[in-house]
Amino acid sequence: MARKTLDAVQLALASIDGFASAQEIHARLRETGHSLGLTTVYRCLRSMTGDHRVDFVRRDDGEGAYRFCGTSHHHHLVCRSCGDTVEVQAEAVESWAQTVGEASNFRDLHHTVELTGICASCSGR
Amino acid sequence: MARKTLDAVQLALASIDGFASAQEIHARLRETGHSLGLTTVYRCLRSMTGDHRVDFVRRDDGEGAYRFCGTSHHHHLVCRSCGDTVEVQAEAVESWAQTVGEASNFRDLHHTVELTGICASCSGR
DNA sequence: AACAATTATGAAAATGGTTTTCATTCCTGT
DNA sequence: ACAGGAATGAAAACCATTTTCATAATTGTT
Repeated sequence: MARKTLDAVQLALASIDGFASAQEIHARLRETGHSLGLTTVYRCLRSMTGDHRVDFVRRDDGEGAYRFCGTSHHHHLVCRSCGDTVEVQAEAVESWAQTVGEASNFRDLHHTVELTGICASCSGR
Repeated sequence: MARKTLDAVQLALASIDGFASAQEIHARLRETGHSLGLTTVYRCLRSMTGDHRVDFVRRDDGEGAYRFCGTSHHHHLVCRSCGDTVEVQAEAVESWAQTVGEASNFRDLHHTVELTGICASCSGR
């Protein structure tokens, strides 16, 4: 794989907040002028996850999602009614997840936390 | 959906230790004399997960896996390699989720937490 | 019982993300 | 410049899952 290509993918990944699917990354690359094929994007991501340079998770719908390692991550509180989103601090969860995983002898821990609710402006008034 | 069918699927699920894919459940049903189509199995599982009567996770290869679940609210630590699962107590997360939601003026809070990692037996040694 | 209306079923086709194939293009070292 | 290997991407293959749609089973009504 060409370093130039790897760098482009990494940059695209870094420019996206949180996890992104291969196709989203591909779209981002197109937007920023790079013309990489989808195949190549998949190849890069695969190699990067193999090197632990990128985190990989599966979304519930089966689509894979990638995140540049080292990117600080946070969680979202999503309104089920209007879709509005709030970023939330999750220190407590980070350390909890780590502790629980280690206690079970699991390695390479990831976690996804999804908070939903009804926001103030949707909940009546 | 016919209750008879739902029962058959539930029974098959219960006869399997841990998580099973839709296709594994379908195979089990065939072995035990039931002749249900794969489509119907998928339909049942979908409805059961919608009711929170079965747990659903994604294996790393993208295949979905199902497990009959109890009524208590809990979280899972899932091995991304073999799909093995450990139930996790999450007192800390329950209260955290509640606190964060209230601080943002959201109501009717729900949360899902998914912990994944590589279990001891899959991570080499 | 007869019969219409509704629901359940499953084979085959469609979907959609991901991987393979393979012919072509791009590098790299000599 | 040139041979040999690596990188690329369009199209085809893959595979779990969903949809379609025609048929079968069930239910309700007279």
